[in-house]
Amino acid sequence: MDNRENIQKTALSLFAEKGYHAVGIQEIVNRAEITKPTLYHYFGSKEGLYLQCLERDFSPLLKELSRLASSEEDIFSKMQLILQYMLKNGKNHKDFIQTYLTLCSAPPLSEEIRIGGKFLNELERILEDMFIDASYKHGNMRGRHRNYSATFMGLINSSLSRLLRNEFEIDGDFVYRTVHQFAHGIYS
Amino acid sequence: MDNRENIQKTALSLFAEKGYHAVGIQEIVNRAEITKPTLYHYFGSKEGLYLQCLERDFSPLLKELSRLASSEEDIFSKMQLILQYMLKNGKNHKDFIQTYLTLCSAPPLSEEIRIGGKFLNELERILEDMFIDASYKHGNMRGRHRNYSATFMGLINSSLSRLLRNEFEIDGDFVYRTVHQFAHGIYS
Amino acid sequence: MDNRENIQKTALSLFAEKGYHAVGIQEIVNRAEITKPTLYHYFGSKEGLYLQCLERDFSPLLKELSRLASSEEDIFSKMQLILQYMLKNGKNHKDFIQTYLTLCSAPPLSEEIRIGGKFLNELERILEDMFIDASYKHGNMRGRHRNYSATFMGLINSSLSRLLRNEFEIDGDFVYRTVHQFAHGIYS
Amino acid sequence: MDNRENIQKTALSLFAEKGYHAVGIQEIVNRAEITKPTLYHYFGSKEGLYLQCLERDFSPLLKELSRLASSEEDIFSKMQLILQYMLKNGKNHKDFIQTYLTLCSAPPLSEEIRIGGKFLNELERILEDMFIDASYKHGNMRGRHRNYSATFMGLINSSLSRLLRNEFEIDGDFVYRTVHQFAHGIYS
DNA sequence: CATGAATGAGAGTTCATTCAT
DNA sequence: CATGAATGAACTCTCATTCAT
Repeated sequence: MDNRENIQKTALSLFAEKGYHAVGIQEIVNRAEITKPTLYHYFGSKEGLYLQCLERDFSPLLKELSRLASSEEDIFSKMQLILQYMLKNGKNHKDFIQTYLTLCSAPPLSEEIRIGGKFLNELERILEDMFIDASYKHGNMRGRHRNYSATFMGLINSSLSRLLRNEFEIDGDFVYRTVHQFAHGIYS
Repeated sequence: MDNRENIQKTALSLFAEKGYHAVGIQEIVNRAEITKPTLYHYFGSKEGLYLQCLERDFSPLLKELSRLASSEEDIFSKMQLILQYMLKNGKNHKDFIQTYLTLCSAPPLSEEIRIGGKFLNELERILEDMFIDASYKHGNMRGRHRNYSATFMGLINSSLSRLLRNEFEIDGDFVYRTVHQFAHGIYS
Repeated sequence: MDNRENIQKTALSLFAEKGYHAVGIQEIVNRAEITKPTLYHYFGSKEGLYLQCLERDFSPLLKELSRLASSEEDIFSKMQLILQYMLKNGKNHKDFIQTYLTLCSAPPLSEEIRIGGKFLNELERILEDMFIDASYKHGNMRGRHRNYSATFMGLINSSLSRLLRNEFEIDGDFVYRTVHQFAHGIYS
Repeated sequence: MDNRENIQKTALSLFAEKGYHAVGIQEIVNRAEITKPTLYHYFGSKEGLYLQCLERDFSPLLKELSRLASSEEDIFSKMQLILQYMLKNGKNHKDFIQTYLTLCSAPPLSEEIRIGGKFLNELERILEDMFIDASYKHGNMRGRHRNYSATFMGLINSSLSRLLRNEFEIDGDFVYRTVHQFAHGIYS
């Protein structure tokens, strides 16, 4: 395997297991079976490594979400597609999901947020824009896009969290029911 | 101020700000304006300090939740009472809420979980028991208590997370609407 | 039991078990079931405690040895009496013997030597004087008192060391044979 | 000079001067003119450093003693050879000798014994085996090998102790006379 | 004299990082 | 690009000792 790839996978796996601060450079290079200067050659610092680990998974994820969120579907279909995508994608990237969820609840002045906060901001922006767009068509949603996007994101994260614990089988039904329930909140 | 109290408050505030690992003992004692041996006199170790910080807030919280969850009200009233209590209580304990949320999403093998995981387990147990109890009365809830409790906990955490960002004013209406929405999911 | 006595016994027992530096004040007061200021009230410092522990046993020991060494017996009888006394006395003061032996081989600049070295010096002086005295009567011993006293002391310590390991039963025969052997070296 | 070697020499010298516990890592690295992580790079811990310091001198010593003790010479020649070797070797390794003697009289539950006790055990085994072997040829030695080896070891240590104080010149005569005296004890 | 609480100084150890080879 | 060795700074924690009560 390519060294760069190898290091990233190993590091992400360890970050997911123990968290950013609890993982030492030594531990990473041991498990990746490389040496420290090699790691520093590719990533410059621990911070750089963490950043690029996040980027590797966040980048395609945000791109796809952006695409889904700006498609021509109606808002409920979009939510279903997004939730479905997140869960399906998450199934194959559990290390990333764990790291992502930890990041979402990281303390505001933590290094994790300082390094990876921008990804969360972008994610929020995508969802907000989607709800802003939807509120043009659904009058009763007006002025509450922050509310909706935050709640929807909580719903996604909550589902991902349960995914990590293998608590349920994801199927179309789950996604449909969940979004339906959410939609009920909007119309009521 | 009492030293023990002083240390706990200072430490919790720092843990909330930066996270367990990123906070050093030195930083805590500096801000609390005491010395290291004093801290160790009371808490024995950083781990012990973290544990007792959690305990201080978790203990009454779990007790109250337990009381609410086992009261004679119907399940929807209980959910409203619990959510309301969590939000009201959380407003006055923001450092704890941040620490709690970070703990909820901490990596599975992290020290945070090793030390504070038991509190989360107890919280889960309380909610689960509540839904198990409710499923005796509501036939259509049968066999899904894990599902309900996990979702309800996600909803609580999502609300608390928004509370920390001062994103909304908590009022009876928010609580009612949120639980109502949740209930719709149950009956549908 | 008297507190002062209690502390000394406890401390000596711990010093014998682990050595001066490895024993903490905390450990002593725990085992003696008193508090730190009490210990400091009686002994002023850890150093003072160690000193007085040594003194308590060294004082009568040196007095008795001095008496035996300056008696009117011939040198061989004296050696037998001294060895016998050391062994008999040692049997009832094993904590002291262990501490004494450790002290004998302590590094030259160690605190142990700085505090307790004077007792060893006095012990050496007593033995040397004995052999100096003997050399007036035994011409062939002349000029070798340092040699004899050092060797005799090595013999005593070696016997005490074995006593601690319960390796032999002390009886008159052992003492007689040992000194006889030693005497052979003198005459040969 | 090689860093590893440098550290070991410096450390052994300090251990000999003040004892294991009284010497701090800081002191060692100061005198060796290196930094702490360098020391830990080579030895892992203070304990590891102490162990390897002992090993460096014990290893060849035990090998040579083993060779001498199992040679074809008679028991008296062997004792002379061993004593002679110990003294000659000791003259050039005074730091080790001091550390060795301190170790020999260290309290039973001390860290020194826990770390270095195995070397003393091996040394005892070598001497015991020698006397066991000798007792096949000398009937009157039978059943007393523990006795002989312990006494002989006491004699060696006593001689080494005097060597450290520069109390005598080692020559063939001293060794001959000492062993002769010891032998007299066996035959009498 | 007894106590719980407090302290300055320093213990051993590990961190992310860099350098010469 | 890979390596073993080296580093300054920071880490958690403990020491003997003292103070107000």
